[in-house]
Amino acid sequence: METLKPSNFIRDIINHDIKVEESSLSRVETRFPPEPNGHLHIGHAKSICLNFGLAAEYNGVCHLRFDDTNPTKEEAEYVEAIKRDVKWLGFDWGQHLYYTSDYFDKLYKCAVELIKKGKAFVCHLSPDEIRQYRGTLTHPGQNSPYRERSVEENLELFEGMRRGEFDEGSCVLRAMIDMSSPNLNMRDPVLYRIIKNTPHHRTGANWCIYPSYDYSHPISDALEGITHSICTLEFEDHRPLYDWILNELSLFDSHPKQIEFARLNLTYTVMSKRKLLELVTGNFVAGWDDPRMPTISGLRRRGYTHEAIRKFCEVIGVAKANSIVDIALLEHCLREDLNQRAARVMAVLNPLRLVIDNYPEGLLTEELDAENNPEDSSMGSRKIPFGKVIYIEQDDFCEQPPKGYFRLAPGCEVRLKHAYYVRCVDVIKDNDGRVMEVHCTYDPETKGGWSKDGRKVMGTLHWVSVEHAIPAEVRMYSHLFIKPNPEDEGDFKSNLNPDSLITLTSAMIEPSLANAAANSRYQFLRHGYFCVDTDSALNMPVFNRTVSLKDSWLKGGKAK
RNA sequence: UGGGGUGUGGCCAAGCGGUAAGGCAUAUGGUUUUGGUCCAUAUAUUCGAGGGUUCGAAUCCUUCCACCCCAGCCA
Repeated sequence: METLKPSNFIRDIINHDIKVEESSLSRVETRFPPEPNGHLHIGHAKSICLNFGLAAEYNGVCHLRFDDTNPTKEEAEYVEAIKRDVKWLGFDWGQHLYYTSDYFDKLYKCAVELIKKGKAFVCHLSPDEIRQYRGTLTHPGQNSPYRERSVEENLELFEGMRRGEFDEGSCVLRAMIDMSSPNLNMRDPVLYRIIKNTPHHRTGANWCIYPSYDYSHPISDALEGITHSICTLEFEDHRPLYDWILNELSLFDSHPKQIEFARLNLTYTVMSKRKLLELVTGNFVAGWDDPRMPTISGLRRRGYTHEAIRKFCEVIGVAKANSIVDIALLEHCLREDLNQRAARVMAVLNPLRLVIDNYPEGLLTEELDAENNPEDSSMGSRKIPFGKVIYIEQDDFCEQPPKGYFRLAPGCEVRLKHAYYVRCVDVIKDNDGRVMEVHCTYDPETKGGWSKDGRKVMGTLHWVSVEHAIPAEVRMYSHLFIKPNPEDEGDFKSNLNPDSLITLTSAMIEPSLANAAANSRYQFLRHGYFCVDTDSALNMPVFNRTVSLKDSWLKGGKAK
């Protein structure tokens, strides 16, 4: 089934551009330009899918460019992590891997050109003074006293900056635009600043001056032949500057078009790098790849498929309105994908012993057939050992069942998935009245879970044979925050969900899972989708709950 | 108060002058050896508000309102 790609304003712009330029060059070239100062999250995935997706759609290419112009914040470690994440999402930049730092020489030459044109000057105002001279939102700024220096002097000073003759913070190179512009970005913005004693992860100590984002980005785009430079809304105000830079530098024959879209926000989580870093450094989570994090690595470890993430990025659309997408939509895309591919297995999370009184005490283990995936018969079936004593879920037995409950209760009959019908005949409790064991009788005529007499049972329970069960640790993850918008009021950390991780250590899983490979995904029947965590040990597999199954009983049925 | 943006059902989002797509969520019913999946049905007389143009407006004009972004030598 071919799903029609929803239209969006960026596609409209590109379609228009291609039509207008059809006689000349109608290529499409985009780029994903992360700064290597943190890990990628699902918000970046939106941008990645957009940029790589658009390029693919128009038979163009998408570059991966590390925007590494600030050595005080960037690290090589992030570069590798980012590459891995983009690859995992299934995108290929081919030969188009770039670094802004590769352009430092060219960027420097362009700056010299600007100075020669009288469009840039070295300013010795302190950071504080620059701020004062900039004016405010409602009042124009004032020209820097250094604005009138001669081209020769500026050239000499800038060269001196490059040679390291000035202290950090003592001077900067500024564009000469308009200090009275209502757009603060045009009030003689800083083009170069001095950063000393902080080696750059790629250029080491070769440079002590570094270009600003506003200056380097348009030039990098133009150098690479980018046609559409897609970024987020907050850069809308910077577009005049982006265009100014390229217009002043006549050496480029292409002038990329900057297009801004609204970044992704999701309910029950946070997306800013700063806040995510805070969660990691404050040990509120176990690291960047903690399965509760919205990072690509976190989602991956949680058990998300890249297909689900990509589908999500497609269905949320692209627009310019700020929005917060319901995380239920992400989970929907995940379930939709996992439902097709995940093998069904049985796992009892909170075990309760069930003894079948009339089941023979034979030495031979009875093995039952179980389909692996009702959605996909090509996934085949497996044998599951049955027994006189099995584990069922504590929640699947209730001594005094509420209306509408159709699991096991005294006197009631249910089906054990793939096995037999059993009827509860006795309940054993401890001194505190807690149910310790349930006794049942089974009907040998219902093997496989069918009854010849057409007798109906409402409930079907999953189970695991006590004799064959394998203990496992199961990590039940849920939303990281208790509020749809954690940033709403006060410190976002005060809205952390204390139950975002509940570790179950006495779960029992069916023996077929004994050698489950790390990262493999399963559906634990009636529970949800789980994946094998890398923390798994030889005798203690660890499963992460990726997402629960929808539960109309918990949701509405139980309440009624 | 200067500038730049955005406002379509609970959440996203199409629509680009011809009489409100789609998805999620929600509710109900059907199927079902997962209270899963699947299937069906329901939910905006109305597009931030008012005024205007037009035979006809969410789409054009106008006024107003709300929200977001900008005063880093961050990106």
